[in-house]
Amino acid sequence: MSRKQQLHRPGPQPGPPADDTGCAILHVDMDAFYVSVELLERPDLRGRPVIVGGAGARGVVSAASYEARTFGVHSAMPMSRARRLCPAAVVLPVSPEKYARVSAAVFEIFRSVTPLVEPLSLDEAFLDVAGAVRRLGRPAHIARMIREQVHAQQGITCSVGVAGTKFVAKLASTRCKPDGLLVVPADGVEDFLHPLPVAALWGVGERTEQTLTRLGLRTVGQLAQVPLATLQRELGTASGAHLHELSWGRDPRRVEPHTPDKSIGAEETFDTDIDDPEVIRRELLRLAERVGARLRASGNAGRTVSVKLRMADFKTITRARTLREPTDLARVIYITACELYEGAGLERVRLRLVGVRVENLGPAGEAPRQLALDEPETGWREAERAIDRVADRFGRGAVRPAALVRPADGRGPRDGGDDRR
DNA sequence: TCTGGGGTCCTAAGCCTA
DNA sequence: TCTGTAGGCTTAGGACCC
Repeated sequence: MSRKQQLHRPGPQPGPPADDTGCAILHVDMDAFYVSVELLERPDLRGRPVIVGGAGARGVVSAASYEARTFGVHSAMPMSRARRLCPAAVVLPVSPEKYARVSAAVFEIFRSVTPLVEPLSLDEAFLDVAGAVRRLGRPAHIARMIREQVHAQQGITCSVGVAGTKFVAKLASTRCKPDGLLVVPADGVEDFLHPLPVAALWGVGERTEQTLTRLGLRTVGQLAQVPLATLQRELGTASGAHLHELSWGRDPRRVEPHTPDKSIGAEETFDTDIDDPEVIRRELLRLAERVGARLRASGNAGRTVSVKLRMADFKTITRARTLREPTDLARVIYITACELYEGAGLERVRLRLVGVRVENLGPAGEAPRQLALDEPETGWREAERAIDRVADRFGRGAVRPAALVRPADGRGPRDGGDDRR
């Protein structure tokens, strides 16, 4: 769910039906998705403030019920603060598998309407329904049908924005939450957009909002009147042009059902800051194993390995190296990550987070065979494939590197996921 | 107050090459 | 051969999204 939902104005669209001619883009967004799924199993919690999020010492809110939001709780807020704001809230742990199951069922409904479904996350998607109008009716009718089917089949509600562009459809769904439907007619885009705060625009976060405020720009309409060159000077060429186009409702992006992954990574925040290089290396191994397994499962290999190191004071650095050949082997990722960590000169610095990511992805089948790092690559490749097969059968964790068999000395990362090896 | 984890995109600097 | 330049690649960092 969106952090920008605090901008919304709840409730369904008032007045007579809006003209949806030329409005073939739907943005469907589940309402408080994680919480809604949890409430299916815990109906006794309906009407009460409920927070789903990390329970660890450094957890944050993943989702909050609308009752909890009235206390000021919102996603990405540190859990400690959320508990202070709303002591009566029921806090539930995140259960990704549960949400994935419901999400898959909801996306089945979307795909029964149109093959042009672009997922943005587990709980929202763009649909291009231009090709479904003859079969199913006008876009607003299709939107109503989707909302009814999601509720009838899954017991949760969603909000739908209907417009001629992705950007306006997304804003529309945000503005009609929860459990709403909003059509923005083609000739009503500027009337809809221009009163909104600049922070409503896609790409305007905290920093950019500050910059725009400094320029005296508080609404989209004010921003639209600023010369393109001025925006580009203040925000950069690409961002300036991007916001200028959006402020006039122009967004040429199509609904893309298949967007290939560009990177795959994993990261872990420690319960307490760590300055022991051995513990850090063990964590790099754990993360490399996770990333390698996900790369192989997705059929991808990548050329660039990067590590992310966040220090106790939250200062974050990244270090990357591009390999001669793409890899999907945890062994290669791990060795490269260790070299990057050692090269960063932080071996005696307290770290709160480490991350490993592989970028420059391409299909593994098309990648030349990795022969780097003086390793007998067929041995490692076969070993990791064998681990994948065991994991498929018995679950992740059935086989793991010896370094990860015994928990560290109690100073390792929070334990929790089932993918630790 | 004290900040997760998974990503994408943009910018800028340095380096290399044509 | 030397110099200037443009463009591509790599790297690092930051902003932003859900």
